[in-house]
Amino acid sequence: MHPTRPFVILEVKARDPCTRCDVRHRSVCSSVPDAALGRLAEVAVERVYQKGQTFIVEGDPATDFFNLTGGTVKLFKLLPDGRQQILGFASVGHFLGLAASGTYTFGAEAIETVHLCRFSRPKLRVLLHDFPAFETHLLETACSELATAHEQILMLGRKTAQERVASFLVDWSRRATPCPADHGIQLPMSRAEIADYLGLTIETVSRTFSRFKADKRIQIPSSKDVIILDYPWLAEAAAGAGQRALRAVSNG
Amino acid sequence: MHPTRPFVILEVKARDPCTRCDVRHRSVCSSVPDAALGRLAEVAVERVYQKGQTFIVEGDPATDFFNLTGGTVKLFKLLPDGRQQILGFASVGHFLGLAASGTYTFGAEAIETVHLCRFSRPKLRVLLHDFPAFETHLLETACSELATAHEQILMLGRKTAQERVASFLVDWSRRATPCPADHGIQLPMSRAEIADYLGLTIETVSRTFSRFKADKRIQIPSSKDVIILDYPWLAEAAAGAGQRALRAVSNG
DNA sequence: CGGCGCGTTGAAATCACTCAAGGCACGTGG
DNA sequence: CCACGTGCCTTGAGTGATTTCAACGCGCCG
Repeated sequence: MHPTRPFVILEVKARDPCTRCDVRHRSVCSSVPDAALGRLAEVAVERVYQKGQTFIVEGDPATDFFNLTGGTVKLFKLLPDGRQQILGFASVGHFLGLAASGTYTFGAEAIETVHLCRFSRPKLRVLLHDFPAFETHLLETACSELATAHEQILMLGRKTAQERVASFLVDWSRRATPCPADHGIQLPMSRAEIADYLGLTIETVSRTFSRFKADKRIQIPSSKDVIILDYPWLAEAAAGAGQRALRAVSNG
Repeated sequence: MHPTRPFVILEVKARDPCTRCDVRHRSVCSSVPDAALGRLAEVAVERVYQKGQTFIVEGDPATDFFNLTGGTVKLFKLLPDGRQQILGFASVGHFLGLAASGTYTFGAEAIETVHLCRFSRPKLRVLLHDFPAFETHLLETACSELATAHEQILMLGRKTAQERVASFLVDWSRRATPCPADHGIQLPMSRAEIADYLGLTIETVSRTFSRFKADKRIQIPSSKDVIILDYPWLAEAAAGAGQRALRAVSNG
C-alpha cells in the first residue's frame, strides 16, 4: 500500500467536491461555471441524515440552503393540534430553502437516508450576485415549483380520494422513471405520509390501493412496491375526467 | 377652452405612462430605475377588462406578462368536467404570468372592472437581463407566492370548512386593511368564487357565514360586506387550533 | 414467544355535499 | 308604478364519501 495515497484523495475531496459531484448537472449548481466550482465548494458542507431526522424546522431562522444529492425528504407544515400536511417529496437534485421571509416556511424530514449539501445563505447570496445565470436558474426553479404547488391545490380542493391516489401514483411513476417501461415503482414513504400528502386518512389511502388492486389497475407485491397495470385508466382518473370518461377508457 | 391642451396631455400620457403610474412603487416595476422608465413604458400596453372577461386561458402560449393596476382578478384551474379551483385573488400591484413552461398554467378572469399593463414576454426579458434587480425582485415575488400557495395547500388538505372560511376572512381583512381598525371588509367575489377558492360548495360557505353571524363572530350588512366582530376567535380558528383552544378564546 | 410498528379491513358516525325550495335585490317591460 | 324574470344567496332535508373507531394480520426483532 502507499501510505500517502489516502491522504491525497481526502485532500482532493475536501478541496474539490463540487467538480466530482455526480448530481451537479441535475441541480441549480449547473449554473455555476466549471471554473468557479471552487468558490461553490468553499461554501458547501456535505451532510447525511437518517430516516426520521428533521433538518429544517418551520419557523426557525432561515440560515441555510440545501441541495439534495441522495435520498428522499418530505416537506411539511403542521397545525397547532398536530395535523400534518405534506407539501411534497424532494429527491436528488432538489434545491431547498428558497424563502421570501427570514424564517423557514415549512419543515423538512428525511424519510430515508439522505445526503445533501448545505450552503450558508449569506455566502450563497454573494455567489448569486456574481453569477446572474444562477439567479435566473433559481427563478425558473421557483416558477416550476409554483406550478407544482398549483397542481396540488387543484388536487386537494377539487379531486376525489380516488383521483388523488391515482394522481399520486401517476406523478410518482413519471418522476421515478422518465420513460416508464414496465411501470414498476418504489414508494419510499409510508401510507401515513401518502395520506398526509393527499389530504386523506391512512385508511382511505389503503382502501383505495386495495380497490385499484381488485380492479386490476395495479399490483402490490409489497406495501412499498407498486406495479401499474392500467396506466391509461390511472392517468385519466388523475386528470379528473368524470366517471363517463373513465368508463370509456375501460371499455372502449 | 384651449384646443391644444388635450392633445399635449395625451402625448405625455402616451410617452410616459410609467412615470405617472401611481401603483409603480407597489409592484415589481419599482425595480426599474426612474431614468429607465421610458424603456419600460415602451413595452407596456394598458388594458381594461370588464367583470367576467377572461384574459389568460390555461394552456395558451404564454406570450405576455401582466401587472395589475386596478380591480381584482381570480386565478383558477379547471378539471375536464368543469370543476374549478381558484388559486387566488390578485389585486393592485400583482404581477402575473410567471411561468416555467411556454404556456400559461392557470387562467385569469376579471371579477370586477380591471386595469392592467401588458408586457410582451420577449421584450420584458431584455429588460430583465439589463436590470438584475428586476430579476431579484421577481424571484422574491415568486418565493412569496410559493409560501402563499403552501398555506393554501395546508388549508385545503387539513383544515375543516369552518377553519377555511375563518382563514379566508382573516386573510382578506389583513390584505384589505394592513392595520384593520373596525374590521369592515368588502368582498368583490361571489359565494361561488369563495367556495371554489376554499374547496367547498356554495351552500357550505353560506352556512358557515350564517353560523359565524349567529355566533356573533361577524356581521353581514350585505352579502358583499362583512364586519368582523370577534377577530381573535376567527384568527385562532383560522390557525387551526383545536376546539379546546377555541373555547379558551371564547370564554377567556 | 411476545411486543411493536405498519398496513389492511369492517362497521358506524360525521362532515360536507346534493337536491330542492324559497327569499331578496335588481333590472326590465308592461 | 307594479309585475315579472333572473341571478345570487340562504336554508332545510336527505344522502353519501370519507373519517373515525376498532379489530386483526403480518413481518420484524429482541
